[in-house]
Amino acid sequence: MFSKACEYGIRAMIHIAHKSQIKERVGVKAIAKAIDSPEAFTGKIMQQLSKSGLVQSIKGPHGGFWINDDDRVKINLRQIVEVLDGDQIYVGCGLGLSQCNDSQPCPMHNQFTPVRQALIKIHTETSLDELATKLDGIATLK
Amino acid sequence: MFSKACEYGIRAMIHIAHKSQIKERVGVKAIAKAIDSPEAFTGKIMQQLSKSGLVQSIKGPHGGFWINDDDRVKINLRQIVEVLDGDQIYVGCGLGLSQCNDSQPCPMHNQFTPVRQALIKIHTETSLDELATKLDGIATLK
DNA sequence: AGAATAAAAGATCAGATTATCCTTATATTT
DNA sequence: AAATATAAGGATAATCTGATCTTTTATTCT
Repeated sequence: MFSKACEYGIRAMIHIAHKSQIKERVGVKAIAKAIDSPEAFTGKIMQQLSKSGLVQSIKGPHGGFWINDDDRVKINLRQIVEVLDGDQIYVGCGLGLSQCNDSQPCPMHNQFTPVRQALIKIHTETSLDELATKLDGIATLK
Repeated sequence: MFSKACEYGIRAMIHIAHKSQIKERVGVKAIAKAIDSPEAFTGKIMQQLSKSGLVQSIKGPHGGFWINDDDRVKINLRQIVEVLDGDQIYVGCGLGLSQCNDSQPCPMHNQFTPVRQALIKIHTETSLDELATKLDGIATLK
């Protein structure tokens, strides 16, 4: 479904959002520990997410990452996925055919389209804030 | 969604099934041409599919690949995917969490599960023969 | 100002995936 | 039997992904 980088990225963003809800910043080391990911690799992923503007960062002592209150409710899963994995899973033919579309459908098109639409709907309608809130008492991110 | 090998594999199987419906065998070269895939790589993929028993093969002049009549209606998409990509996309947590399950759900679990179930359903219920039949006049596999 | 901290950026490495090429085994045709 | 066609198998190359290490830059604290 997602690349490793994307999995770590989503988990990192949920963790940061959760901490941001209680006005805390988190560093790469703490993130990696919380989501059980390789630290240096997580740093690289955070770099991408930071450059995309989905997360804020500041260097130096007591620096780290955070997500603004209004961003948290606006950011959805799809935005995170697109930064790290591109829009590949949201567009194009399920069989990788170049000419496939609604008027020239591949043999899987009509079965595949509604499933993809459901995926897009969920990814678009699920906000980061929602995911972070669910974290309270339900599960860890490991 | 799928690896390149799996995409080529699915397309190859649909093409072979289509030819088998009219009692023809197809060679690697013809398959690669029909589905627009690299020939040698396609040969490797056919090797795996052949070893799995989903497709029959014979060497020598007028050799090639084919799928038995009864196999064609029994084989579903999921079987092909599992041979080439494993069952990864059908099992496990959408965020790659080890402890995630119905009683300890991750924050995405309840959104993700129905989409996965829908995917499993269509992959299991779509037979190769069905896909091959749809190919008549509708689309190419390129 | 200097030391300490932490993210950003760049270089590098390992493994998996994608892809090609060459040889071998097997079947058919002449 | 020899030539030919074709899949199977092995070796290798190229590219992508996952991951680490080192250096640089920005910030804070003393």
